Amino acid sequence: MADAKQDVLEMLRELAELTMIEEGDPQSFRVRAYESAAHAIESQSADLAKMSAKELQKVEGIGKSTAEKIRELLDSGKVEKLEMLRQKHPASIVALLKIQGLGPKAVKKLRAELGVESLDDLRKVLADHKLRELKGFGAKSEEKLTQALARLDQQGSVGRTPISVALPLANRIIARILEVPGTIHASYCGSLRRFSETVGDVDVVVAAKDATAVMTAVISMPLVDRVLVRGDAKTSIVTRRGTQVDVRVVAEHQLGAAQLYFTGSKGHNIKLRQRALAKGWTLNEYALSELEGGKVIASETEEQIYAALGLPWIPPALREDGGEIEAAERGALPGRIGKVIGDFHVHTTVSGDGRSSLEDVVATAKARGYRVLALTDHAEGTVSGVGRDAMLAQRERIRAMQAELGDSLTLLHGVELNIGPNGELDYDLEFRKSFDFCLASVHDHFELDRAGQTKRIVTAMQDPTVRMIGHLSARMIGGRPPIELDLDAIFSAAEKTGTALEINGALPRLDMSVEALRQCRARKVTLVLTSDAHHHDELDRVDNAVRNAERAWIDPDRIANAGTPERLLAWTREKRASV
DNA sequence: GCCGTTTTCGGCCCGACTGTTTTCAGTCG
Ligand SMILES: Nc1nc2c(ncn2[C@H]2C[C@H](O)[C@@H](COP(=O)(O)OP(=O)(O)OP(=O)(O)O)O2)c(=O)[nH]1
Ligand SMILES: [Mg+2]
Ligand SMILES: [Mg+2]
Ligand SMILES: [Zn+2]
Repeated sequence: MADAKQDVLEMLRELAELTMIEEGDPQSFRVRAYESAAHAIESQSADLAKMSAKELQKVEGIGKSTAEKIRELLDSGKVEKLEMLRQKHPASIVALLKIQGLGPKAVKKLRAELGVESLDDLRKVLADHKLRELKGFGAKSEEKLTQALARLDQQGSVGRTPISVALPLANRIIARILEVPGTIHASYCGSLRRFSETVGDVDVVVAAKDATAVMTAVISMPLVDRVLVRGDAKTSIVTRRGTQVDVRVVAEHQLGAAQLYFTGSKGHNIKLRQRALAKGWTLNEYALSELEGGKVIASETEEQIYAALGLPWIPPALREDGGEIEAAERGALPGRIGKVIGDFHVHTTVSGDGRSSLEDVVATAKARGYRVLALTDHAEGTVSGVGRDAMLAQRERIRAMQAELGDSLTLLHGVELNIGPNGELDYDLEFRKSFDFCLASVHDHFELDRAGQTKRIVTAMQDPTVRMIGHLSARMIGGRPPIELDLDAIFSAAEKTGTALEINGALPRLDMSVEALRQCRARKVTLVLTSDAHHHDELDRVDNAVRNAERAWIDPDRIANAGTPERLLAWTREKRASV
């Protein structure tokens, strides 16, 4: 089986979905068990195909029954229970659940009492106004379902929103909310705060005296297409582009509890709430309080709530229910990544797509307290790249600026080389050697196969001038897929040649991805955080790279350009291992 | 279906909003 993990995940998710229909209960504990088993499998790195039922059972959230189903799937390609459920609940039934506002109870009832077996059946029932005859349904239910059905027909189920789109949207909404008198705080939470590369929606938490005014301001924004729910504690809208936005408003003294709740993840919340219960307390979005009597223990800040639960504050990027609570308890969370003190991927107007002068970029780097800045405009092999003369002219300017700067900030005259389809690089070896810093990255030929892509990058790494590979996968989140790579081979080559790998903080890229970085954790590869700025205002994108590394549980020691200047300067001066 | 120095049986996170209902069920976050 090509990808055992993927197959197991699909099986467990389907079991969860079908069981929910089977039991007609959204809160079914069996469903939750399947879902948490899927979550457990997701974070498994071991090869499932090689694991026995006994070994599988050792994984938390997987018991005897699920372990046997996994083995059954991997050994025979089929799972009896799943086949049985598929018989009872065909795909046309499952499709009904895609409709907003229609859950397992309603599906069960529609099927039993009106014989609805498909979206088409439902359409008929709605057109004939048969639904309102059912207990618990009325004219409004018909109207809402009709609309939801029409939207599903039109756009299908809308996909997730890339973080590069969601973040500016969140900031616009937050800015508007902060204008409302009596508003004390507004910030994004949910998967966006956890720095997920795509988000299902935008979640915004607000502390305010006048909740009604906040909600009114939100639903009145021009970007609003429609209002899903409208309450003073919670309001949801959908933007014209189709992204949902959830807003929660609480009182100032409840902000910590609300941020904690709304940042999630759901699994993280549930684990914290279980932990509270074990201490005789209860946790909700307003406070951590005593079960008996309701005396509030903590609510103002996240840190206070974690502390009361016996835990250090956990960075949002780690709150994925991936063992972070257990690690926090043991004091085994990854170390915090220090201040970034250098950038090694920055463009100026010398690149066709650069929009800031060398002077502006350098001034910004200085203001940020950087110790090293590599200017890395595009080489001639890239569409927006330049030839030798322009590079030499830029070098003169950089040398002159260095003389004026003194030694507080070291400027490196660098270049972003293009990696050709066979790993070939720009200019010639002699000219490349004349640069202080070369990074190399893929900008085209995305269609090559896995072996070809791997080979071209490994070849580039073997060039004695290449110190770093930029945006390894060349993906655009929500757009261009990543090139196919044998990551293990890439990491081995990086270790052997001493070539660093970039964590590119441009939001549409976030490359290396969290997924690739997690695979890299066990390897001795040097990582470098960069902004890939094309404007001096974009130097702060390196903070995105920090979040991405954090989310992947990267050990700060692996990162060359955050923390102490000694480490950074040593890496900068280091001659790479000869190949 | 999973899990256990509080349990091997009986729990499993907790609440807002809507539409239906005369007190709550369903869906969603
Ligand atoms: N305690 C609890 N919290 C929940 C539950 N569902 C959602 N939350 C909290 C945690 C989530 O991170 C937060 C926002 O919910 P979302 O559905 O928007 O999920 P999230 O932003 O994590 O992921 P997304 O990218 O939007 O799919 O609300 C739940 O069932 N129980
Ligand atoms: Mg969300
Ligand atoms: Mg949400
Ligand atoms: Zn670049």
